[in-house]
Amino acid sequence: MPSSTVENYLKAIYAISDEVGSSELVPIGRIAEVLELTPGTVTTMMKHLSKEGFITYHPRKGVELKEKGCQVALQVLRRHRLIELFLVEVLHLDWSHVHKEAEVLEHALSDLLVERIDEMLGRPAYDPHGDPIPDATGAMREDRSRALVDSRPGACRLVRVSRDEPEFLQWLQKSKLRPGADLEVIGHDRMGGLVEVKVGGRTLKLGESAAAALWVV
Amino acid sequence: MPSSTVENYLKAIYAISDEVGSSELVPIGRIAEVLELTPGTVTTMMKHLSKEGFITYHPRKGVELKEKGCQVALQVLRRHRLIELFLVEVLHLDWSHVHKEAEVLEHALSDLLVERIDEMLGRPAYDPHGDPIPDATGAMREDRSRALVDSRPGACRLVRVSRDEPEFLQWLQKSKLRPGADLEVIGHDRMGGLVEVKVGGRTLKLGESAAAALWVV
DNA sequence: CGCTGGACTTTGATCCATCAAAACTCATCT
DNA sequence: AGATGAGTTTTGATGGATCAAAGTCCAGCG
Repeated sequence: MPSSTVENYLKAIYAISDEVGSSELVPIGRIAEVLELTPGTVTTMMKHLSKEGFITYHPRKGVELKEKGCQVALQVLRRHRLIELFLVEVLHLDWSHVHKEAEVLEHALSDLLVERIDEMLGRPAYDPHGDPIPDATGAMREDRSRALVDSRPGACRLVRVSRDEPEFLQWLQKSKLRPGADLEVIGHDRMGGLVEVKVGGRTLKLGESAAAALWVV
Repeated sequence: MPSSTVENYLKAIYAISDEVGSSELVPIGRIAEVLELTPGTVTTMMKHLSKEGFITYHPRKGVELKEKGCQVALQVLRRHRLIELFLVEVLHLDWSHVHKEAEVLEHALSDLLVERIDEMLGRPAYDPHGDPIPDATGAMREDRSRALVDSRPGACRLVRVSRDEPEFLQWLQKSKLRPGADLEVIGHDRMGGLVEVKVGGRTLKLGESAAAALWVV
């Protein structure tokens, strides 16, 4: 019943509230930025989402998801992540390209189809980027990982990549940095903004912006 | 680039022009009926499609597809039919249910994905209803079948079913009437509006409306 | 305390897709 | 020829999603 536009707003709000901390309100400007819309457009939609009971709208402060909106966001996330995994596992699309496809398909699959895919993939817990896949009720594994950029030296495993740009993902792939890869943090040169890691026997220097998108346990 | 609304109009025009004969113009009222819209809405859109070069619009007479519109329609048909087959073959959805799903997905799949699916299915020539699947250039097998309702007694093979309602398809399935089934036309009671056929050893009486949707060679 | 600037909201407009209902056209019947 | 009526077009309106630009609020500075 929610249009794909509404689904996208709720997904964005969910993502931002993850980012800023779940106790904070999500500012309107941030939503506008993420969705590449003008703030006025977002304000209008926030009133609408609020009237429909998806969010609580605190004028001039921000919004927060209500239970109903959260469920919608989680279902969209579930579809998105299952689709990404399906495209990689079944149709052998490249890891770096599936995000855009999934962005469209997440609004077009019926519940039946999602269930079929979930079953076919063996009810997976993680998508190709290492993001947890919510189950049909919206529950998902808690994320215990920490950003590589904040890690102390020592062995760890890459479990998640939190950026979507195909070019970045392709570069990671070439560097053997896929979720599941074992690696060792050698050191962190804070002045130079570099993190040094060893992966597959080779040593690699990463900029902090890249290291912030890699999550390890 | 054409919106999914435009794709649907072009698909409908293509289907109707198949129906009425390719030399005839497609009347506006027929399009409105098929798409369940008011005639005024269709007129408006026809002007738009005409301006965009998809069709030729003959006011008060009807429309016909131009090359550009025909290509779009064929690509949509291609996607629709490949998706139906994919859903049946790979995700094991029931034949009778795939139409609705495909109706949505046909507007959401990228060319890359369609190509992948086509390849995975071994470049199939027919979908689960026996409809021919256009290739990437829009070419497709010519249909040599005739309606069961117009067939003379004798052996034939069911190759195509031209109705989409799940209930009808489920009933066909129960009666062993799937594309590929061998059958024998026993006779045609024109007064009673019945066609009698033998399929899988059992004799079956079909109403003419049902027999008109079954196509044989 | 008043001013300022940045974030947010409001206003008025556009585009797309749609409808209902009134107006029109034209082939056919008388 | 005139009237008829079915099919088509026009008109005016609506709802959803969006923008640009003008207006408003308020935290924090001087």
